[in-house]
Amino acid sequence: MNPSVLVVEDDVALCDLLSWNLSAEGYDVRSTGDGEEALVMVREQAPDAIILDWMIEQVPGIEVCRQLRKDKETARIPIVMLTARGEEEDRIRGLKTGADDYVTKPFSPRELMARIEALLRRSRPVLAGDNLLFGDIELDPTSHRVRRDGESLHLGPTEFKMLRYFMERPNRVLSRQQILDGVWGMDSDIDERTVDVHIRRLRKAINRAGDPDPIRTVRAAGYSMDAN
Amino acid sequence: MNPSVLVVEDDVALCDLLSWNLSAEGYDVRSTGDGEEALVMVREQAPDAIILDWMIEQVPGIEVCRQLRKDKETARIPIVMLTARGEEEDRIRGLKTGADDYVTKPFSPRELMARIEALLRRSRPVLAGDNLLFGDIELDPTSHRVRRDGESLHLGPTEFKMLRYFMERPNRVLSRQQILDGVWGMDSDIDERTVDVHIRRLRKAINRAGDPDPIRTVRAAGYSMDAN
DNA sequence: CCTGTGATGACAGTTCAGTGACAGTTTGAT
DNA sequence: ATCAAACTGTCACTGAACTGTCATCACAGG
Repeated sequence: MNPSVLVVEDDVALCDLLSWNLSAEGYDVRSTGDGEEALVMVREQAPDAIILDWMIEQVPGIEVCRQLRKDKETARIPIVMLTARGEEEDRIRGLKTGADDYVTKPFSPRELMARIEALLRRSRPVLAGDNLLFGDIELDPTSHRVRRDGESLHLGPTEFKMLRYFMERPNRVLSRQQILDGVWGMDSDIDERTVDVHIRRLRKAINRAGDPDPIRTVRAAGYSMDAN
Repeated sequence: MNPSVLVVEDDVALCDLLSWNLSAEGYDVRSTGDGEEALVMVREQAPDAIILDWMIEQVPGIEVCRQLRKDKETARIPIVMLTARGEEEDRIRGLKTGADDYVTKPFSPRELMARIEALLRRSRPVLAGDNLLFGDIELDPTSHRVRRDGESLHLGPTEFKMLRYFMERPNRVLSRQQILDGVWGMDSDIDERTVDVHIRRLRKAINRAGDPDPIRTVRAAGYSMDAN
């Protein structure tokens, strides 16, 4: 699930350039040159970020921005304003209206990409690698939450730490001793077999009927989290 | 309780200019010209945003940025990089390192103010006017008033501060120590379990029969305010 | 068919958060 | 100044969740 960006720009050449660059970076891109249509498109399917030209048809960019900010559903979508108007006044007005960034033409596409990325990093931690992802399993260390396929799961403290330990080291076989050291701490004198038990508890917690088991048992070696 | 900004800038004149401007806008400002000291100051008391010069003594700005991003406690503080280096490469590097914005000298103080404001607006939780919003709970810091689903609730002083602390940091697990530091102040020698009691009082105050409890207990970690 | 290793269910002990009570303190009204 | 109501921090207790271990079962590999 790639982050999606809506490009609102009526200069067709520039619009294509941006779309192409964004696609190359792995974003899902939609675009329009019309302010009115932009609002409809956002309402239809909210993008993760918007690049918005100041001077567009129908509705001026700054008005689009205002509209988006007014509606609770769309108020938090990051917006980069794009414009030829380099005057300080305009920039400040854009930012005060709710734009998150303001880039003046001519601009470097790569810098714009970096700015979009920075914005997404902030507004969608899930996409920015703040969260650990493994297949359909998602672990958010900040909120101490684990989801599979979007559904929230309940894990005890030890299972949580264990899952995190695995997800930070995917596709590697981890010995019971390594797991003990990593999860319980170097100086624990816990029986190695105890790891087995917690593996079972972890499996029970994350596997719903039908789901493949992401934890592979490696006989005489340990366990590994991998795509089977 | 004004938002606080840390200015890291070794050009004293510029540093003063920024500090003055920020103070005039109502920010609490601290400043230093030294990268090493900046890190200490942040750890001591985390500011709401940081203005960071690229070229400073001891530790280069970009390194300070990296350090801050590495530590979970400080990873989410908005950073504006400030620099004389206008090259595209530098800008991109700054943004990729974790800076949220990148402003090139010479710059307009007012624009910088607007950018800071935009960043804070984003890093803050949902606002409705000046009120904090979380689901159907609404907290007005100025009038010290809390509503749920429109209905006014009564909270004691401590519960109010606690709720605010949570609503300013939604979707994060907060340890009892963090809560003590944030609500009671850094230098209180209050028993951690006291937090439990106030959590209970807060819950009792905000939850009417049928409402979902917005405060989630995270065993062995703390509490978190989030959906579900 | 053995053997060794992992899986499983049960269990007792431990930890941890929720709860009601309470005494001391603060606050605000009179 | 006085008093009642509201608020605060602590405690003891309880029940639920969690943990580590063990005995036993299942099974893959030789």
